[in-house]
Amino acid sequence: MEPDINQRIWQVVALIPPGKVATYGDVAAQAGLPGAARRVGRALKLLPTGTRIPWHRVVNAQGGISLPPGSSSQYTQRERLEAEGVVFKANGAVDLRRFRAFQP
DNA sequence: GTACTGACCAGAT
DNA sequence: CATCTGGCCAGTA
Repeated sequence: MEPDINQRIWQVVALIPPGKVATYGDVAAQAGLPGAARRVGRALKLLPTGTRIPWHRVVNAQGGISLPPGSSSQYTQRERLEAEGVVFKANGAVDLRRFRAFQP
């Protein structure tokens, strides 16, 4: 595995402004790796607890959180986003049309 | 070496 | 709306 790739991914994630989100696919594309959404997921999984990278601003293509429901990290992600003003709809997903950082 | 899995996704059916 | 299909690619068994 190439560590440079993870660096690029993390750097892109760091660019997402507060109150906005980006999808895994968006982050991959911004990092110059179109179609490598899965790598983004892996890269985020490697982040140490307590990192300053705003990993919570990355959601899946449906605007939902791709972490096991009930896990502490899932709870943390939702809490942090709501604290930044991101609104979750009844189905547990955010409105990407309003909160997406890298609009097409 | 194959087979399955996963913080995924777009397009077709 | 729900499912399926094929693409992606590193880790694990």
